[in-house]
Amino acid sequence: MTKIKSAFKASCSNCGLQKICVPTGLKRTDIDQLDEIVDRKPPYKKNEYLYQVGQKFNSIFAIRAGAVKLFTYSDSGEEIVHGFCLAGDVVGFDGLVNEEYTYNAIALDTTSVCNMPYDQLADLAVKIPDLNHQIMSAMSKKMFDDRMHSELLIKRNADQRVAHFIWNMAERFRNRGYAHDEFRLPILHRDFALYLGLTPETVSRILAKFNSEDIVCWKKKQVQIFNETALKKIAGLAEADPAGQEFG
Amino acid sequence: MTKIKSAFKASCSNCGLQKICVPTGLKRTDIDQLDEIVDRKPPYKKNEYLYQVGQKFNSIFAIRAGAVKLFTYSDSGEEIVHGFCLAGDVVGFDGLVNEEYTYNAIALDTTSVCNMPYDQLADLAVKIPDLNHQIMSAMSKKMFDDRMHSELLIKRNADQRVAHFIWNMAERFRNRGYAHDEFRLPILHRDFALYLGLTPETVSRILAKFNSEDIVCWKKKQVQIFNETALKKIAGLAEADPAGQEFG
DNA sequence: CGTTACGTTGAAAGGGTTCAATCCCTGTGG
DNA sequence: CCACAGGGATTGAACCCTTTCAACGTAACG
Repeated sequence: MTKIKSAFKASCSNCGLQKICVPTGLKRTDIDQLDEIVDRKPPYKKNEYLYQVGQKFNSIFAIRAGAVKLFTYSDSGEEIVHGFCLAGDVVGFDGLVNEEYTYNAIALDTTSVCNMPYDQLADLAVKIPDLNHQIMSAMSKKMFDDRMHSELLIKRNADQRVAHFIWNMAERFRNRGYAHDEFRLPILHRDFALYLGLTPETVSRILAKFNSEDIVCWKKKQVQIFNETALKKIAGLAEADPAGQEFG
Repeated sequence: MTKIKSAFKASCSNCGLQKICVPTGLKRTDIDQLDEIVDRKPPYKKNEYLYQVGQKFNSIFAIRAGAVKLFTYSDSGEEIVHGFCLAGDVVGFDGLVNEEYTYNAIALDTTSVCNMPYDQLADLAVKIPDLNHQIMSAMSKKMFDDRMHSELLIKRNADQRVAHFIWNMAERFRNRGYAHDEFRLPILHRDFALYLGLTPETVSRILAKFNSEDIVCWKKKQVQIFNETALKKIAGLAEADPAGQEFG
């Protein structure tokens, strides 16, 4: 286990994301086995594709650092943004069912990933039930995420959507052990607007309002939350939030 | 295979939905095995639940006749309609990952289903790879469906949403071998509106307009399509549609 | 045959989009 | 190091689509 590569790139067992990434809940020996199949390639540069629609499915990607945008194009050629993935998220399950990816996944930032070849992962999952469970759980997370997205689009107005999105991001950082009231979010307002089904202008106006009301400030890819209570209230979330569930 | 029950209730091998339901592509002997585990209970009455959020996952349901609505409630208690299932559709996969259902599934009409206990289905799937493939394929269909829904909510205006929905329903009937320009749709306009993220009033107005323009008529749960071309055009779908893909 | 829930229609209000102009940041090249 | 270009962000004003509220029709059910 003391490979040379470990000196340069974290192995699963000493990775800071162990608690939320695929290894969660696995035994040390199992993690080491998982570690063996992980292919740690050089980071993707900004605007590089992890995979594209129609490409043959071969790998699941665990994001170690950076951010990824998932998107497709509508019949009329407009971009549809389906979601964003941050460090600790696992992407690529959309390719599982039909052996080919159904989204485009692009790096929004310099993004390093742990590439897990699916045939090897599947073999391992047969031997390690906990791992199988982890894979199922990641898929479940994705489905829940999609549902929240629909709910946002169906029921919420622009203010609520923006507030909900920012709050959700904060929770994701919190669950990863990072500061939840101040973080880098390398997402263009344009992409953010597309995800919420709004125009960039509307998003800009709402962010300006939130800023003037000292609720949040999102400028130059840096987010600061000044008033959590107000943000949650606008987002339409229950006041008394015990832990804050994750859906990312 | 000549059981008494077959005299009353179709077996898989002589079911008219064989071409689109779970047995698709299976060998005759495999279908007979599948048939053995199918539990054909008396039909659900209107407004009866097939399952509810949080209920322990135990079965997949293939709809033989009738219609089912999938829905949840938002934090603020509003109903969110996630989709509708018609004869030939397979529901219940939402329960697969975490061993409990994540939607409410309610019969919109008298609905008869083929109940497939999942433990038995899973056992069988191990022995019949084609069956396993069918299960994956049904999940994939569901995910595609959800994506179309998001796309509809993000990009389309009310006219387009209504037209797209009706067109989609027509395609589903066409793929089942039924008339695609005239069919029964036991969906309340209210539920339809919720699904599209619109108000019942807006839907009513748009249907009235479509009716006055001799495009479609949807009254008393009966849909008639008079002008396919116009409908597709409004829905924002490409003019030259060869087969019409399914997403239900 | 009445009650209840769903559907329709109208008018008014509001929220988000659209379009256009301007600003600002980032990266590029001289 | 500075000037310039280009994409994204911001801001304003007008418009338009959808919602809202309210009243009325109508179908379904006991």
